Amino acid sequence: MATEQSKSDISRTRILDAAAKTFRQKGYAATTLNEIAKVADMQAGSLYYHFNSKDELLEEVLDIGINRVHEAVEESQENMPAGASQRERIRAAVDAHLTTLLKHGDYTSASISIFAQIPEEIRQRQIPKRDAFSALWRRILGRAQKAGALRNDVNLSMVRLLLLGALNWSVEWHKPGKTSIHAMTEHVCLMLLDGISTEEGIRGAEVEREEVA
Amino acid sequence: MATEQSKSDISRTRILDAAAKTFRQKGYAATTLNEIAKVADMQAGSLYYHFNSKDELLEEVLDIGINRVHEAVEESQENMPAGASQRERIRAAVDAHLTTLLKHGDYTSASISIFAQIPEEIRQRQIPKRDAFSALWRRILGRAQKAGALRNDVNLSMVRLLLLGALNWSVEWHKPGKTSIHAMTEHVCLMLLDGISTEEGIRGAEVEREEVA
DNA sequence: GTCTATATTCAGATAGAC
DNA sequence: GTCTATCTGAATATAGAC
Repeated sequence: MATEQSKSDISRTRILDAAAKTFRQKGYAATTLNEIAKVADMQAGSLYYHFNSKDELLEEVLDIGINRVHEAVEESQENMPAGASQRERIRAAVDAHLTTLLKHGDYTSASISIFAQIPEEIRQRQIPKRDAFSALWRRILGRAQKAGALRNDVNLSMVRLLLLGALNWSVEWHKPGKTSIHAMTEHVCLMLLDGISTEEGIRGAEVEREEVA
Repeated sequence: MATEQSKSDISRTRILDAAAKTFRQKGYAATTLNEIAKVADMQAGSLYYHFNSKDELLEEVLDIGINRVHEAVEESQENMPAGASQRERIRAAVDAHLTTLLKHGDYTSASISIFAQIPEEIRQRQIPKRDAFSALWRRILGRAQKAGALRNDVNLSMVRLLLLGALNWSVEWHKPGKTSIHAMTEHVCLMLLDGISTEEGIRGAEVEREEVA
């Protein structure tokens, strides 16, 4: 049965959880197997029954992290009602991305924040997975543009990179309980889609107040 | 004279440059003094004539990094003509931030991308400096809102965090020569201030095309 | 499966010659 | 000021008992 877990599986999961948590907090190189073992309530040597090396452990954490965000955003799109507006679709994607990142987040946060400092070989294997996730976002934005909901005169690649930056960077400042994810989603959509300037600012046609004040 | 540099000063700078470059590429813990020395064209032991420890070296790199961005954004505001619009002021700040980050960038990029993984003690000392920089951005956006250029119904703190995220994350994807910093600035301002939805999308009042298509 | 003990490697840091 | 040589501690990984 799928619900049956051997003792090995349980330990494995406990180790992975501990690794994700520690990698995320301290980074890859600064994390010792001793620390991971301590968090997982074991001795360092025991980890090697489940994983062949620190790198193998790292890679599995990263894989889980990227997969979770990818799946969450993908499902958010599949679950949209047929008549949903492009605005609603984008909002759902943003919300899924942020929720997965910030709520169930050690794996996903780790996969984002330590990516730059992992061993070259592992990074190379992660790149295609990140590219696939990028492509998902590219499709979402591209479809919205094609449907006439997004301006045609913007570079969607740059928009996507800036948007994902704003979303991903939230792992550096978000404090659970302090800012609601829903409010974050609303602000992201407001900025991305409507902008936060006042009406007189929008077209830039009228003299702005401070020029006469 | 200020222009006279002792041999010691020159070596010191060479070491700092090497450290910033290596810290940025590999992260803090994964960077060895041996590597820094190699890049600086010295032996590892020689570094200790100039710095007492790896941490001292790190801290100086971080200080230089945060100071440079702070000063650049600050100067961008001081240099604005008196009649400049709030939109122009914000654009100048974004441009200064991105240019410093991406063009003269090992110190500034390092100070951003490795912050999460440095020793706790050093991080604590960096926080007030980062807060001061945050406050500068808070003033810029707050002034624009007070002047009536930004909507009153947005949470400016959240806007600032999202905006700085989009800007800071660019160190992870920007390839010099591939995307112009000017184009990035324009896209950031377009998203932040105007939004990228089409006119019928802006107020959300009209039926969006894809609902009937 | 997990433990303890340990081999091995390599990092940061120091000392003294030049 | 920079070198070479070396100390010391700690980390990954292994081996064998239980």
